[in-house]
Amino acid sequence: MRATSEAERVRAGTLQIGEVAARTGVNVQTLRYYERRGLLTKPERTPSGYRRYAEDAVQMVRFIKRAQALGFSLEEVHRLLDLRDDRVSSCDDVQALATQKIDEIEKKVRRLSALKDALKRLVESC
Amino acid sequence: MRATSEAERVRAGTLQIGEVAARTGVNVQTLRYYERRGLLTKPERTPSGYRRYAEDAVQMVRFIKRAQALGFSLEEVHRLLDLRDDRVSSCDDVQALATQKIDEIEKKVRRLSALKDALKRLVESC
DNA sequence: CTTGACCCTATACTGAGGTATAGGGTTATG
DNA sequence: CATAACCCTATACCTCAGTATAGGGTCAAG
Repeated sequence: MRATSEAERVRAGTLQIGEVAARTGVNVQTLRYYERRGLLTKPERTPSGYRRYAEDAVQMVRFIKRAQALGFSLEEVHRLLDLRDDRVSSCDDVQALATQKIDEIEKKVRRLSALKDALKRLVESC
Repeated sequence: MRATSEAERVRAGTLQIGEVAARTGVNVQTLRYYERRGLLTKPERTPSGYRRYAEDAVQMVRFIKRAQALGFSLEEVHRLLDLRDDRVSSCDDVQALATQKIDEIEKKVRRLSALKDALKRLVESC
């Protein structure tokens, strides 16, 4: 029995792991690692066991990388994702966590601004 | 021959490694590690080999920790420190590196602000 | 002059976040 | 139907930024 052909994948708008990797610039091992960590929901599989990603997996990975670049650990990214599409936890939990994150972000922004100003003065005085 | 007594240290305004550790909240191994990495300049030593830190070592360590909290790697912190008290590299080098850092910081701030807004909308919609 | 709290170096280990490798199956193309 | 370029799992390894441990010296107080 043949597994899904490329034509069929394209028609269905699905991507192989290598295609997701290419579009996001992370490597395939990392995608599998994120799946193990629970950051990426387990994708469908072809009959032969190949992962078949929906297009939004690419957005997902980009979100993870952006959050990470902003200083969030994968654990925190996990919680951010839970926040985003949580149907389980109460609204209060979501608010509490989000508000705390907002505070952290504001602090970070203020400190970065201070550092930026310091660097600017440095450049000027040079 | 006696090594420096506490009274003498206090008079000289110098600190033992444990005192620097206590004031900054990092542990002594970490301070020695920073020294090995070249982030902290090698302090004077007592005749018996104890490190004798000047008061400004505390500021140094705090700077490192702050920069790190903002997402700079120790390698980058190293370059930031070089920037700050560089008498070696040309003014152009300093400007180039500082300007690049400023760009990075601005990008980071923008992204954090975007994330913050997203979280705020989340809180409101909840 | 001993004891406890320090300090020293050297070296090993940890945890986070990947990355690589071994060993094997699948699929499009000539 | 062979071959290259994919894919799979499992497991080992790597870098960064520490942290711990072994084995030993130093110093203030009792």
